[in-house]
Amino acid sequence: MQSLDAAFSALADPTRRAILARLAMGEATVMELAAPFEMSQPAVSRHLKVLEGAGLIIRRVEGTKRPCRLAPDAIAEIDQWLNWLREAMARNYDRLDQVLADLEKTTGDDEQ
Amino acid sequence: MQSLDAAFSALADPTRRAILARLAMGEATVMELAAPFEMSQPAVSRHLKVLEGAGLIIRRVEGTKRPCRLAPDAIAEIDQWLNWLREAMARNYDRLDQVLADLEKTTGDDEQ
DNA sequence: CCTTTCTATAACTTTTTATTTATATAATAA
DNA sequence: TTATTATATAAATAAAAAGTTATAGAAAGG
Repeated sequence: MQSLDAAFSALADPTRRAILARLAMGEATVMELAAPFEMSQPAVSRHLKVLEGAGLIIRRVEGTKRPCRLAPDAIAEIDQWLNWLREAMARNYDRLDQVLADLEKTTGDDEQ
Repeated sequence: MQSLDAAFSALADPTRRAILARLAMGEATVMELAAPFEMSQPAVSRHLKVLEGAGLIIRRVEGTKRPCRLAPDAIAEIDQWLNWLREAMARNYDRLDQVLADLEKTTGDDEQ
């Protein structure tokens, strides 16, 4: 994974997510990936470049073909970040609960 | 959550991720969120609008302030999609293992 | 009431992104 | 060799995004 910027940015495009979805079913060549879309082949090549740049897919050379597959650890860093956020939120809401409990006790509304 | 497009797109920007990180520590006003950045207040307001549009934050009105906090279920849909991808990948690699095992057995390299 | 604070919107500029068509390259097939 | 197939790159364009300054509006504080 190159960076969260690149990864999230790559995932923001529905065409690229569809490409990943197709690749989740197995390796595919550029033409195979391009087929379902009403889009030129160069456009798909560009999308693949973006996905590769984000570390989400890898490619091999097979004659004149360039079969793509998902990078095995593609979503590791994204997961890490989301998990961190999730945990921070949980802590935050725990603390909020505490605050609300304290307010309950004092029944004071002199905040604000 | 509005859409995966909006959510991933919102998360692709480092300033917005930093804002979320700040909000993970608790509610904050626009000015508080803007302070750490060398960026104008309108720019931060725009980022907040994007985050709100993506369903990642919520805001309340408190006098002239608009305190923001993380939306409780902010990352649910993202999680769902990533989990789906992860599982599809796992199935894919299981199948790949099977293919490799089959190749091993026949020791044939007449593919390609 | 007047001023200040907090936030949003508008208008504009600059960058980036997504796309197209045309073309180049490299391997395969005939 | 010549034609075909698979892919990439280049040039051009259009649309979206991110930032700026200027300004407006609403609430709060003297």
